Amino acid sequence: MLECQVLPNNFTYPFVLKACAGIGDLNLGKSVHGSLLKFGFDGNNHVLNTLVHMYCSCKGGIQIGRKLFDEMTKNDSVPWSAMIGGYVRLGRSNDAVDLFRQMQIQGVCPDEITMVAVLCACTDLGALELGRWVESLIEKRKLNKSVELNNALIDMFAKCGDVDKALKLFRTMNERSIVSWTSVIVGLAMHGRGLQAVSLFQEMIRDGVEPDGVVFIGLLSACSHSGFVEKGKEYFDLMRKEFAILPKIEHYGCMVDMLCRAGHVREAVEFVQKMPIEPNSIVWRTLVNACRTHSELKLGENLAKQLIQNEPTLEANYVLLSNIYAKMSHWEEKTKTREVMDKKGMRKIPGSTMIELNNKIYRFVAGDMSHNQFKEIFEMVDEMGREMKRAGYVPSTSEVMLDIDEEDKEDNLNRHSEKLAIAFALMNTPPGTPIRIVKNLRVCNDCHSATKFISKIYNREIIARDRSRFHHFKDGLCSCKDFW
DNA sequence: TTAGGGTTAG
Repeated sequence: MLECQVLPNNFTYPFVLKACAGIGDLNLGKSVHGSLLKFGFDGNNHVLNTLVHMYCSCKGGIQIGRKLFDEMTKNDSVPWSAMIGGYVRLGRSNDAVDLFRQMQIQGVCPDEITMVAVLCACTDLGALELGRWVESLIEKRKLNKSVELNNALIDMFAKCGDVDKALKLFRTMNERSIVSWTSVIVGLAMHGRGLQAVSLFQEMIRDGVEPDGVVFIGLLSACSHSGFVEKGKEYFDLMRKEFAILPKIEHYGCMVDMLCRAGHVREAVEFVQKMPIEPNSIVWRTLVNACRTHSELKLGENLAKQLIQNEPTLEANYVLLSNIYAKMSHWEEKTKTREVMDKKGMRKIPGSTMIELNNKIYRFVAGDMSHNQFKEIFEMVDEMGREMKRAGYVPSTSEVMLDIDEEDKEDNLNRHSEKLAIAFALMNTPPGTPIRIVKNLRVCNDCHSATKFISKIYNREIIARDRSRFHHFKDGLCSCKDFW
């Protein structure tokens, strides 16, 4: 277009900019922006909106997008939706929510598209209170409940811990797309409700909905999280034979995960060796992690070394190897691995736990002393430790990946971010109310066992979302039945 | 007659 003789006009630009956004090409987008200025631009808001969207959809462009956004007049929801959606895509969900609050303050009415973006931010943060507030706004404003908006609500409720509400919503929808089915199946999978996920999939087929590759990922992950190894294998075959969907690396990855979780590590290795497509590093990491949890340590060490050779710049690989050495009590080699990481300037992502209280989100890291109440929190954690021990809890000090004595290891465990967050919640919420926490990593063995005790001692339901699934703790038991 | 949106293993 830039080289043609016909002058582009304000009707042409949105199409072209949208295309740039679609392929995420910042340079191309910038050159279109340049031509727009060159040919004269009358400040048409449709074009400005698309410019904001384009910059917010391209890697490295969000700052320019924000600058344009700040400078333009914003009387309707469109630029706000574009900007909020941009933050969500970048994983800056807190910024997305802040901007939404700003929009409220400025009195601009959100529409259903804004709400979809805000709900995505809630989903990412695991912020159920906030999500419920957004739902109430949707009702209050009587916004059009499009399929997309309902899907975003289903996904939010499922991933923020209220999967029953997600199911209820799904049942009330008059019109459903494959995404609606997938959202609810994935949600059930995350909560370990594999039987329900499988039966919903069967219902979907009976209803004549054509499955796609994505819904099979949800289905296989449901089988994986519930330990349905044979069923998972059947569905994996069915994909190709019945529905002519060629399994992709993600599907193979689900199968490896499923075998690993069930403890069939050797079978998983054979499966990977026989795969018709090249396994990716995610598949290898799944295997190495399983070698650690199921004590196939020598095999895990070899695979992890191989991974480091293939991807020497990825810190996750070094963390895996280091954790395997810790479990082997090979402290010297563990230290060496850490030193290599230090030299390369790599740092492990710190584990953190988030909790929502009175419309505020609090984030804790291990040994966190940045909170106003940190002294009280530490005292509470110590008290919890004493109560738990009285009830029969034994700290699993083998979880502590440090070469220090047992007593220090216990202290270290007690300062884990989830214990701090739970202590904070016990102190600041009325007795008997459920506690919801969101972790950025997978919950460790010790915190898993401790949280079971806490749920019984303090008579609280504790709902924890970790990186891979939900754990509902109640009366000293967890919904995952220790299968995770 | 042009602008912003939903699902994906570890």
